[in-house]
Amino acid sequence: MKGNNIGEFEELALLTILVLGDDAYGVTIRQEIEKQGERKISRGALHTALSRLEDKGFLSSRQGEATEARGGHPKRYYEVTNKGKEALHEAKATRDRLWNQIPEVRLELQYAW
Amino acid sequence: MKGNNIGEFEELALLTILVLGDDAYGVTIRQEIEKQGERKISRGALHTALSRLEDKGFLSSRQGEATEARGGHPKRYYEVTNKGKEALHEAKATRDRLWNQIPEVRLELQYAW
DNA sequence: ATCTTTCGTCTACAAATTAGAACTTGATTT
DNA sequence: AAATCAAGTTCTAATTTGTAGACGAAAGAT
Repeated sequence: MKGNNIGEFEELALLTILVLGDDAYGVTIRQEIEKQGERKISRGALHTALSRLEDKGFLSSRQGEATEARGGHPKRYYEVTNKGKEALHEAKATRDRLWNQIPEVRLELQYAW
Repeated sequence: MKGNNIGEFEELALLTILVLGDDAYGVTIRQEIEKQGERKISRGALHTALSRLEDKGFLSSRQGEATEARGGHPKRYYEVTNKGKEALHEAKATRDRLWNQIPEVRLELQYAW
């Protein structure tokens, strides 16, 4: 995607990382997404998105400590960059603006949901 | 994309159609998107998204009158289905929920934007 | 030394996004 | 009535995103 537009999944990842704060790495991000979005995703799916986001400058990462509990690959912690935050705000602003322009009547649904 | 998840562009299209109400067809949708999102899109890009959305049941369409001014292909008017509205609401709800969980401090940016 | 757990990386493919050329259809000219 | 013009949509093809699953590596447990 060109410019600052981010995809649906990318946005979800970015937002989730912000929610997690200091504890955002592969496993926790994945857990949180599944929890929040009621949506199953694989580790691979997440990590490829994460690297792409990093390539595009929306995320930065740092190698974490070896491990605490039981061993394992050193964690890679992610942080949303300013550029990432801007993209997020922009996406939100555009959508909010649109929602505000939709007459109420068009939003009514026949059935509860 | 699987399930009821809609992509970034698809969501933009759906929202724009809702804003336009009765006058939503290729050309007007495209104009409105460019106006609102400050984003150039090609005719082809839009139409493929529109058919996909229709295939997935988020949109319905009807053939419009021949034309008014000078001739041309009969317009195809689009309307967001209930299913489409649900998907839109769901996407919004998920994101709003996430935004609300982000501590303010993480959103601060160094520069104005 | 081998097993087990935790976690990241690689490979491959499917679906969404995008642009631009081509095609349709009628109305207007000539 | 043929040629042209304007308003629209469809087709073709390429690039980006989204997705899963197998694989590899690190370190504590046995």
